[in-house]
Amino acid sequence: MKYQKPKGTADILPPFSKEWQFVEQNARETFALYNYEEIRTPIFEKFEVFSRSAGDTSDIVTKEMYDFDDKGGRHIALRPEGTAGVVRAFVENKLYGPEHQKPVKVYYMGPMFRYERPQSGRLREFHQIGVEAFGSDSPKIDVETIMMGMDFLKKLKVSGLKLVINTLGDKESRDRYRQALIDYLEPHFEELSDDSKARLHKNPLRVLDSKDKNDQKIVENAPEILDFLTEDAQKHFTSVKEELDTLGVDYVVDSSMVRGLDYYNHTIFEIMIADSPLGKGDVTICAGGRYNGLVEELGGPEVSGVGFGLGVERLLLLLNAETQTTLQSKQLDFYVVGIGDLVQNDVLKVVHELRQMNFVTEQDYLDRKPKAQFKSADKLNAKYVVTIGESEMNDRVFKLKDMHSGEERTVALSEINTLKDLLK
RNA sequence: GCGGUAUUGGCGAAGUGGUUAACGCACCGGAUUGUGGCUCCGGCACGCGUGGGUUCGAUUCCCACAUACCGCCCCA
Repeated sequence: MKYQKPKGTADILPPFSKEWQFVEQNARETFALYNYEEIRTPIFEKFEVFSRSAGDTSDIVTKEMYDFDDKGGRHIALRPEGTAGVVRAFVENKLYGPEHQKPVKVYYMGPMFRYERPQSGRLREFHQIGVEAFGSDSPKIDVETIMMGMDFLKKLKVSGLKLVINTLGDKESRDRYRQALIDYLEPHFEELSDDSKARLHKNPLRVLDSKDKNDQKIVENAPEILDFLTEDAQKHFTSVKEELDTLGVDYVVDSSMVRGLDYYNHTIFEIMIADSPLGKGDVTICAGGRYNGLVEELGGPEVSGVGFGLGVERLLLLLNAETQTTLQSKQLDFYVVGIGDLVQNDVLKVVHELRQMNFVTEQDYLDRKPKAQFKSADKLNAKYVVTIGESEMNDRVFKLKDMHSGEERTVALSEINTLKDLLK
């Protein structure tokens, strides 16, 4: 093979591209109901946009960034996630200005890049759909974001949804908790895994998320963030829970849940799927939360934000079999069979007219015999076949065959408009 | 970044250190000089991921590289 796609990339071919369109369309429709509008930002940004926002200790920055120096010597990175670029655009375009209704609600969808070892459902170029809302500290917007994510997944008929929430509190809560965690973990330092040792002082919250069995055991009795919340943080989280209760949404609080990105605080949430093609047990399909402070971090005013992101490749694996079958099935209204060179002009006109009537219409382009053309019509799942041979041409008619029933009748060319009623 | 497995026609898949690389599906043609879904017949890999090496001779052995998949790490 002379050329292969770059490692960790994928071609999205028909009919699977239909599934992508389906997901994207449902996302647009769902978000529109919540009055979110689309924002499109560059696929690459200055490296610092991501390193500043994600946190210097995050894995994304330290080892997964797809970065390079361009010809002008600029340090560029392909976006590893959507939020940083949106925040940069929010600040640069001064969407925090008084003329913009708050909160500013936007969504995006598109490719993201992480330089890592590909595995199934994990590519170097992958796609995310995400939303962000800026300018409200109200728990209402936290809840709305969560509901929107749930609605979207429900609309796609993804089953087994499970909502898990937690809070990271505000800065004060987090600082207090951070210290408590360090105090708790330090006596166990020697028992910790190497990764956790490294994280203990840089970002102790991440230790909670360790996959190491022994770490998990140590962490089991660690102090919980919920006990270190300031009054305000406590209130915020309580409101979020109450509103979810009001809406009758089931959820569980997992106080050990953290985030891979450093910019989150207050409410964080994950929508998980129990036992799915993604793996046994609960797997996260959609993750998000609040990120007050990030706008300032990127040079803007003190404006809060909340959002979520979800991976499209993973989501597609969760579409149920019926949805996939429906989306992938071929459907043609008409196939026009022409017999002989003399009728080509009539075929041309009929095909054109059928398309003008909004019928999905196909014809033969390979000068094949009627038998082969009918075979194609069958393969393409055509509902009707129009046949034009020399005799039909001379009589100014065409044959119309219902491929399902097999019935065939003759229609005058001048009456072609009556076909409008055929398919409702 | 580390470890394991794999790579044969459009797809699936057998196979051997030696002058014909099974089979199935799909596709094309014919049986049926203008009509599909069934049947029968025929066609379809100067080639076995790429590049080296060993050998009289390699798709089959060795090495390197590429890519895919699985696991670790991490996460979407």
